[in-house]
Amino acid sequence: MADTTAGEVSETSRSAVGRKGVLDVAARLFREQGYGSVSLRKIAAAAGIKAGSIYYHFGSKDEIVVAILDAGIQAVHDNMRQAVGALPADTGAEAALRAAIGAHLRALLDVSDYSSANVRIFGQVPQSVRDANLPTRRAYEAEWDSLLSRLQRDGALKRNVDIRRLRLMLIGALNATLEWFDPERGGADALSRTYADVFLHGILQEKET
Amino acid sequence: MADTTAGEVSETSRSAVGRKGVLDVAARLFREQGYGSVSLRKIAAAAGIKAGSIYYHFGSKDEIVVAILDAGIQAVHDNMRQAVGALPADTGAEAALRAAIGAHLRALLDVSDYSSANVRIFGQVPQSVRDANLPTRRAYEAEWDSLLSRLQRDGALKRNVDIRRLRLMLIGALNATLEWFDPERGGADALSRTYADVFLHGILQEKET
DNA sequence: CCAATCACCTAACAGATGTTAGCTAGGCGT
DNA sequence: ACGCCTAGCTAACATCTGTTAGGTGATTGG
Repeated sequence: MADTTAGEVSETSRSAVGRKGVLDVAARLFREQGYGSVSLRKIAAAAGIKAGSIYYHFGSKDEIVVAILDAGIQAVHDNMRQAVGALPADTGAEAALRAAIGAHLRALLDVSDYSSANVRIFGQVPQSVRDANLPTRRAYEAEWDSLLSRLQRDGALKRNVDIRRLRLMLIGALNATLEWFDPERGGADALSRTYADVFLHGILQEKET
Repeated sequence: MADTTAGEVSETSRSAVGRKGVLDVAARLFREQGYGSVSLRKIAAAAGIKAGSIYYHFGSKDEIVVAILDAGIQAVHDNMRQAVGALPADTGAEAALRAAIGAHLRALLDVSDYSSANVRIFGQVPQSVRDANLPTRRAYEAEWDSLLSRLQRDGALKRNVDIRRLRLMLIGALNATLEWFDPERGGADALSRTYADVFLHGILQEKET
């Protein structure tokens, strides 16, 4: 009935930092400095508020971290699903894999502080936080497994490949780029093409000319 | 001239923890829990001494970390150099690369807490600590580059490959295994063979039967 | 046998950390 | 005009952090 319906936020005052503001700033700090050296006071300072105020939006530091980890996976997952989904219906499994590799890498290196923060700090957070993030993670992994399984059904994969292990190797390799990627030495797109080439065909030159 | 020469330690009393004992314990903790969540008191407790006593052996926490990071690279480097050096003189560059991959992976997953700690915490330590570790690191990277360059000189590599980038991709992929490797799902040796196969030949089946 | 050295201990410091309680100020609908 | 909700603030707490100063006992060279 009402036209303004439910409780809209309506941007209230201009200087409100808000829950999202805290998350954005925290994601960036976590990506840059890791989990252990980012305190609530650092997050608050970078967001322009005081440490205690964070507890208006979150119940604990772990709650912030869980939110960031989940959003990080969501971001890569959405990016990848959309990239693969946008392909023509008759696209082969190999091209789909290339698109997925590109989407994953772009999410990490160009698009989302949340995604890169996830990769960077997942191994440093308390077990309980990791556990909270696992379901989201599993869903993304399943998407990759179905992509690789499609390749396998097409008979394009070598025999004796374990899909799970292949996925771990592939995503692990892509995630590792965070440690050394430098945008001034060539963009994420070119890099993703190199990764696809190496994984699909290897680095060796074929025997015959 | 003298037979007992310089000041030998001679194992003094049996219950001495010593500098090496502290380092061993600290390396294991860093590998397991990351940099931020391992305090001097945790290290001391795990070593069976008190926090203050650590300062008999080390001037600061950073000094411990630097020692562990350096020893970590030394361990992989030694492992890899020895594996490659032990090959027959007429061994091809491809087989040498396979041996290097195996040595690197085994150092990480089986042999050395120092090496795995290095990979795990390097991205989390203060800049000054990272800088102190860089020279050691560069030497190891140079060894890889010379191995890959040898492959390239033999004309075995595809054109247009950047050695530096290839090395970063390769070592990054290998290091990433630390996040998921489970010895009960197949040992490091089998895994290293899979990595070598994938990097050298790719995952796609060749066209003809 | 004495002095020294080694390897450790106790106790405390200043500062940082996550967290809590209670307060304030502004915009909102009624 | 009133009270409510939002979004912060201040000040403090207990605990943990790296680090230091000074002390203790066992082993050992001269």
